[in-house]
Amino acid sequence: MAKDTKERILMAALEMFSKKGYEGTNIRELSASLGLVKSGIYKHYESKEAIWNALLDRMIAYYGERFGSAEHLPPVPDSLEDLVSMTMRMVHLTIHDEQIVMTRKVLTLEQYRDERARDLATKHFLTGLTEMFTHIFSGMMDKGLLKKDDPAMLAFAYTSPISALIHLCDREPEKTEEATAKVEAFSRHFISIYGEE
Amino acid sequence: MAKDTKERILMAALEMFSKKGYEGTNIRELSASLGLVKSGIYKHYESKEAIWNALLDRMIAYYGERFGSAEHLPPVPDSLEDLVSMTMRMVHLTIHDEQIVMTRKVLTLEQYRDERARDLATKHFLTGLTEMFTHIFSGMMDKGLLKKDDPAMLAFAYTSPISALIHLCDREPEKTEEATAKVEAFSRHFISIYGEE
DNA sequence: AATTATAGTGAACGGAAGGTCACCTGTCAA
DNA sequence: TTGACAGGTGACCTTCCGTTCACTATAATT
Repeated sequence: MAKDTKERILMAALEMFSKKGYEGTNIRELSASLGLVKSGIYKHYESKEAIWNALLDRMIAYYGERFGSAEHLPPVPDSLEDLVSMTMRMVHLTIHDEQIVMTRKVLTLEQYRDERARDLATKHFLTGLTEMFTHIFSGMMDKGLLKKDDPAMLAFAYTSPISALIHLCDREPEKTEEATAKVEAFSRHFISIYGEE
Repeated sequence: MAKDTKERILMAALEMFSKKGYEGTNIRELSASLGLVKSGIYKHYESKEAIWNALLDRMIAYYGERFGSAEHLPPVPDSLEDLVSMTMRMVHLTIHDEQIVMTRKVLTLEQYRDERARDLATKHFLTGLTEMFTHIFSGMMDKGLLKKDDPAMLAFAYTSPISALIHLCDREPEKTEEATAKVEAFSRHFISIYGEE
């Protein structure tokens, strides 16, 4: 059929791993979802574990270029209201982009089993966001938008509750609206406390 | 051997499920860890799924009596320093009590597969703590220890970052000390912002 | 003393899993 | 025209898994 089968396998694996976990996924079903018979997969990857590793490589690379480089840091907001709307845009993306959702779920499910998944999970769920907002809050303090404080502490205090709500949406998608509203309420509460003037 | 085999099976299952997940756990290994041969387990539970359900029943019941009833609400702290030390005691318990740690891991691993695990996960990771601290902060505001504010919002803002650090310890136990220190730093930062002095 | 319930054993079963292999087929380079 | 090769198929292998069952040893009940 196509040259991109290898790629499609990876995407189907992401979907299946995120729903059933690595152990719960079987090659027959995975192949079938691509219209292949199971042995066909072995023309592209030598084992189930090889698929897993390729997927992790992909996720690590993607994360690195997306969040690891300085160029991809979002601009420092120009107002407190800007911070709220930027936050809402980011949250909307991260909740509605299927690939990002699946990546989070996979990392959640495999974090205790695979060391690389574990490390990436910590970045995804904790340090990545915190570092990004440390930079943002630092910039906002320089601009006089936020009271002077420890930007890393503020970033941690800001991103953790939002992260908790994102995880809630992963677990209970029917609560997405409620959770989104709560993100905004929290963000506004935050600026009411830390905003300058 | 003993009458408590049924109980021991449940504890061994908790341990194994928390390490390898439900799918990753097999009955042979589970039995062997108890010094039984695999068929012995079926004298106590009729299937692997029955073990899982019994374990979940147990976790739900335990959670209900531990966090669900009004009697078990912790006392409202008498000072801001009290809040910090109470927080540290709670975090220490929740991080070092093996059974609690394993329960959290199991809920993390099975939240997308099992509806009851999903619901309990939300309570464990989000609403339970928030409700408890809503009560505490409400009491502290009445005592004039905290500035008047929305206690539920404050509880959410307080517990989520701590929750994130607890999850970090589950994932990377070698960071326990660092995380504990961060909990305290965060707690002190929190009272420096919201404390009435 | 006889009976019965309980807890545990070990062999076996059916099925599902991951993986291999010989074979087929269309594409494209020599 | 041929031949190499990439991509796909279906039969098959081995291993592992959950589960069953006939059987045994022991302790409690009658």
